[in-house]
Amino acid sequence: MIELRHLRTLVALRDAGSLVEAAERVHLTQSALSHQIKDLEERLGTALFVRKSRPVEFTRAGQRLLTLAEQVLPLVRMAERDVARLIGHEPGRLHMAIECHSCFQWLMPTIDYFRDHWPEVEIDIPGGHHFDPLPALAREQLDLVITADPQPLAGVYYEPLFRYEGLLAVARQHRLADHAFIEPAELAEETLITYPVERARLDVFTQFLDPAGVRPREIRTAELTIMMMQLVASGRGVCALPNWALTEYLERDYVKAVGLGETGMWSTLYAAIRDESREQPWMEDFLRTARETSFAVLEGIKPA
Amino acid sequence: MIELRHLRTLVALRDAGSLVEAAERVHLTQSALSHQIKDLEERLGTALFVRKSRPVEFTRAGQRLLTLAEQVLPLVRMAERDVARLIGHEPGRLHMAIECHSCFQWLMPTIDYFRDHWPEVEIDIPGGHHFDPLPALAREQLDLVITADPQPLAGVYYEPLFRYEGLLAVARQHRLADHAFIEPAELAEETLITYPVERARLDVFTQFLDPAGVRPREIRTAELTIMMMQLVASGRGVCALPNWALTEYLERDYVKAVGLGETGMWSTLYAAIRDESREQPWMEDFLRTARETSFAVLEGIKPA
DNA sequence: CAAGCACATGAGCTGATGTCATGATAAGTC
DNA sequence: GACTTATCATGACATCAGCTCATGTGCTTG
Repeated sequence: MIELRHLRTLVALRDAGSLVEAAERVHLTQSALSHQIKDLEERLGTALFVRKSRPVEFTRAGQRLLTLAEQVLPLVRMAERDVARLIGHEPGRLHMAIECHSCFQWLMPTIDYFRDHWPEVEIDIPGGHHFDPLPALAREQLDLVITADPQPLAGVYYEPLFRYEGLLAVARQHRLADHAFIEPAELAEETLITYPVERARLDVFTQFLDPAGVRPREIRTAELTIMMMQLVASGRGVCALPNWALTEYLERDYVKAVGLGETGMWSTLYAAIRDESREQPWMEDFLRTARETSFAVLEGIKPA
Repeated sequence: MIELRHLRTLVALRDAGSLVEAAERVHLTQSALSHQIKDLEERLGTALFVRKSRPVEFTRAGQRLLTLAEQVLPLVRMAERDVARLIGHEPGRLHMAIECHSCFQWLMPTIDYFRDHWPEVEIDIPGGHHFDPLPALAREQLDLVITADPQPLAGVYYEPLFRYEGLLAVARQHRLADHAFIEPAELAEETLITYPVERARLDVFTQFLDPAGVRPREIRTAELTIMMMQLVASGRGVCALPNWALTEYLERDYVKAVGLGETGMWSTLYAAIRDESREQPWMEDFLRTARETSFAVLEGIKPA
């Protein structure tokens, strides 16, 4: 018997383009998917996709099942949502703060989707708050905080969203521009541009420079990514940003990017929420949507 | 995660009206269903149906999931059928013979449905054959035979369709009419009306009379059920027929029916097919449809 | 109030469905 | 064209969901 599990796998496979990556997305091993699909294929009596091609190519039978998945999975989602709504009738609140300045790119589509499906939940990003977001979350002034550095706090749970690589943006003609990656020492003579937050919250320091005992020659700050890019492009410094925050500038060939260290500098982005809200159905839905939107909108990120 | 299995269970539960019977239909134990649904309910955080009522009553959440099932399951079926069709392009043939004279009642709707969904399969009930159907099946003159007494035959497989109870139809004013059931000896003074086939193929004899060494006073035959009913109603004999073949006459209070023996005389109806055709997708579909149609159309039958 | 019936529940088992380790195969790379 | 690096397949083993079995509980009925 065909099950929803199979349909979910096939969709992941199409989105990912390879078994290995699809496996990451559904949080199983590549082997598991291989077995699972093989099994299904045997029962159906036909192959579902051609493995020796990148991205994988679906057979007609595979395409038919994908179509089915496209029809069915949204229906299932809607039903689950309806059931969830039947349970708790208290209207929800979702006030959030974003520590990661470049997150709006995927957050906005997420919020749009969410507003459509949970009209009764009050969603907002209150501006002009000068308090520290995570404590504010704990004392219920906020309900969700997007952050890349979780700190243990009573009653606060960190739901991993995805992993991303921090890259160093440099001017096109910069001496480091054609390196595949750089070592910490190579930043000793550079001006590093950062967001205006404590150093302890910046991965370039905590993960890359501090362990090697290196300090950049100078540090200057900028509020917005676009401002950073201008400074970088004009050769007045370099800056470390998530890969996906850079893609649009890279595509326009505005700046160049190089890896930080041989293995790259990877961080995980978390949604911080209070323990209680973990099981609110709309919160589950928001997190799921956030993840899906991210994978659809951003490039080069990995499941947590 | 909700799975198709759950939806199938819910549909069975609604159709059956009780866990016990639903369990029979999906070929699991009552316990399994109880666990399965409890599990689902826990994950959803709400009850799906009220157990203390017959037939069971669904909560709003349960109804919502039933709606989902109604939307989704047919889609899944269609997809499976399409996939099946993609595999084998040889047009199929489905010529059948019906040993059980009263089967047209559920067979006709089944054939109608089937013709719609598998137009490329040539379906027919060839008339005027004077050969024995089961050997004809083995030598590929037929592809399916509906029969109640399977006989071991090389290459022939008997797929059980459902179980039914054989009842004795008697005139309304007959001396046995108000018995709940009768013993074999009570037939010794009766005229028994049967279809014109060998005695060895009639359950009244093989299952009821022969073991007790009883013979009815007289045996006469009739070709059609309606003729038998006329004879019975006018007090010229009694006859044993499947419960569902009698319901329409019982509802019109044309005759009365009594059980055969204390536990009733139960038989299983089989679809005889050749081994090879077991895995033809359209054959699988035909059998499934036949079963479903039977349960929808007939009353008082049980899963095999 | 005993008997019958339907559902719940806990224990225990089993097969389906995963992981791990490894091998085969194809696609770059020098 | 060997070497490297990727993906997918495969077999053996592990685990856990989901089943059965045995039994308990509560409702209905005569």
